[in-house]
Amino acid sequence: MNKPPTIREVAKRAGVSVATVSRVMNGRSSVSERTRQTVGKAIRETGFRPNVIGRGLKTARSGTLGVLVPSLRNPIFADAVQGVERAAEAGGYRILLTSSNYLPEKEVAAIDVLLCNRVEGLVLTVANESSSQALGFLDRSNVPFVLVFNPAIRAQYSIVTIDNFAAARDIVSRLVRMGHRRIAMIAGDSEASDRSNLRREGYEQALIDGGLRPGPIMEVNFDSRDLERHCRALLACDPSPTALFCSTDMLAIGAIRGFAALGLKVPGDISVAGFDGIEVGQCMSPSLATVVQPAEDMGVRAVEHLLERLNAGAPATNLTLPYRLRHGESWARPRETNTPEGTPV
Amino acid sequence: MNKPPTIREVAKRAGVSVATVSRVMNGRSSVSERTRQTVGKAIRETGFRPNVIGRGLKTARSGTLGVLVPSLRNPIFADAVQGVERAAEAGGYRILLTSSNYLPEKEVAAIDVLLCNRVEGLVLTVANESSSQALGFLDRSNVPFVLVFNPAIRAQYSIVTIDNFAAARDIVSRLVRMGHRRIAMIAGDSEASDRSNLRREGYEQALIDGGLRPGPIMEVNFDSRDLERHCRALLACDPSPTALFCSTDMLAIGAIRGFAALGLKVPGDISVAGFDGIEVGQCMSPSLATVVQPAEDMGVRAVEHLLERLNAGAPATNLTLPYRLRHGESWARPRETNTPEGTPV
DNA sequence: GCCGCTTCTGAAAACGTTTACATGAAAAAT
DNA sequence: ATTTTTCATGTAAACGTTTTCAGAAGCGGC
Repeated sequence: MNKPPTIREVAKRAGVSVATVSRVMNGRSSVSERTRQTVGKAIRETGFRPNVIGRGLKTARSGTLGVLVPSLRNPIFADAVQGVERAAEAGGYRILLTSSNYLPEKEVAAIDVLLCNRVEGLVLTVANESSSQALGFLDRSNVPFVLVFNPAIRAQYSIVTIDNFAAARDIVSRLVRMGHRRIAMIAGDSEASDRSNLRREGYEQALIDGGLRPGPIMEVNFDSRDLERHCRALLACDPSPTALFCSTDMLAIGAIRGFAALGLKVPGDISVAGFDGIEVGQCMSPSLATVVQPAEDMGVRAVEHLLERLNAGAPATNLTLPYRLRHGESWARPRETNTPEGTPV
Repeated sequence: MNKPPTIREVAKRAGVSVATVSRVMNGRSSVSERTRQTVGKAIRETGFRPNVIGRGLKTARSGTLGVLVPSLRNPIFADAVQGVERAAEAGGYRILLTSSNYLPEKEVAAIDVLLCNRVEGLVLTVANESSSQALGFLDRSNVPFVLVFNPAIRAQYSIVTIDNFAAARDIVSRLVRMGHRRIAMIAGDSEASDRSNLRREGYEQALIDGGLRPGPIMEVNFDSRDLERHCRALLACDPSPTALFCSTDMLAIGAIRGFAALGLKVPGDISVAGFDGIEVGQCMSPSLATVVQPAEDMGVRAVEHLLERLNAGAPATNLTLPYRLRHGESWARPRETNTPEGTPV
């Protein structure tokens, strides 16, 4: 495994100084056409590739952005990262990707690593914006960062998000207006997601606005895939709910599956609404009624804003993008009869 | 935006030389307990974070692995990347993530960038292993790499994959044994995916084995989400197919949706089988019959192998992992009557 | 032939680390 | 008491670039 050629070898081969080779590569200062040719030839012949580590040391610019998301297994984050990657590449940046698995302590460790790598900026989603140790940490580092998905709580931060409260309220109101009187919620672990909390508040508000009593609410782990147990517990409540709102699409999809396993049809026996708007929700049957977040676009916007801060010294900005409701097949008016037949136990 | 502290400032504060600070950080050569304390204190007080760029320059190790996938929007790749990230972190490496959008020319460019960043190794999925310009490129660079998902064509490469041909043949054979006589296929653009080609060959083999004639086959773009048009075209064939095999789950999900839009039930009117085994396929209704690739594990194994090559000089290895068939609700025996009623046009 | 201008090029320092080597002191062996 | 060994530390060179500064060469105008 022999070492890759350095600028010095190129210089020797071309019979010029390393400074000249550097100039040819960066192309901003004047070099005669003749030497440009010679050097170009030498670069090609040696297969020289500039070492960005050496460059970075001198220029104090790593050319990388750090990215931290809870998990790539939820498509909402994968989509956002895809956007981040696209925008970063367009801006000439590379991305260093890490994930926290929804664990606050891993957030801190991951950010520390990224800062050691001298990322020029970060795009991240933290579990909980207000309790996050990671953010204070980051604040002190002077490295600009943009939060994605996290609620816009503190104005001094750069944030790209949607109005989680309003969105949840809107979609749950929809269920209320459809005639549902008993609407349950499955919420992701509130410690692991401040979004989840806000969505829960929106849910409660919608019910209160409709003169209804919130609940039952079940809190589950984000990694939960098998929700049959939770579905059963919900159905055992009295009166049993005719609709269910889930704080993420992944949970909603899991719940639909859970109900199916219990022999219940969605939306015939119970309506289900999700939150996120991941693509597959649209493709499955029944297609998922949900709130659509423009995830990929959020990633793009986050990077664009980050680069503006980086290159043009733009100030931190809260960017709240519009969401929209997607009317899927997973919800419908409740049955006339209020008691669903034969809840299997 | 003041510069972060350097090792020199820590040294000055602690009243020792930079070498001593370095030794304290790396902890392998002997330092007296007293100075270790002093230096530790100075590090904490200054908020010093070692600059891995400076370190990398000296040690000629970047501590990063490059990752290149076609797209993060397909969960199969997101899952694999999740595995890669996890294993890389466990091994003390960071990952530099890029995506090619299935474009061979972007593959080359992305790899070039990664090599400039002196990644110590790469994990990647290329569009087409045999025609890939990127691989020759990579071969010459002396940087070890591991292909994931790509078929194990050349023994000299490190590859983590499954037997795409056998898997496709198996699942299509299943359809044949269920009684289907006319089985169509929707395949991703063969230029963009050698896996797709192999799966198609497996499909053809299964039909030939069953004494049937392959086809109709439609080739579609991987980004296609709306397959209604293609579904309609398939149904217009004579005789019209009673089953459909898709080269990826994302395409299968799109097809199910397409059929639904045309008023056809799956599997009542037509059976559908996919390939990949993404998680959501299991959760939707009807759940998707498919071939399950252990994507996240493949990512993990790829990195583990890469690190063995890197640290222990292990030789390149072809690793073909087992796949399994998932029996979903999206397939069933064909109707007795061979002519599906009222194909909407 | 001299002056000033422009254009091109090279020498060398710097970026933040690690590490080979040297040095001095203390501990151990004689 | 002297020599050897060990341990702790410092000095300085290196890693691969970029960039400042200065010098050389070419050239037109006097």
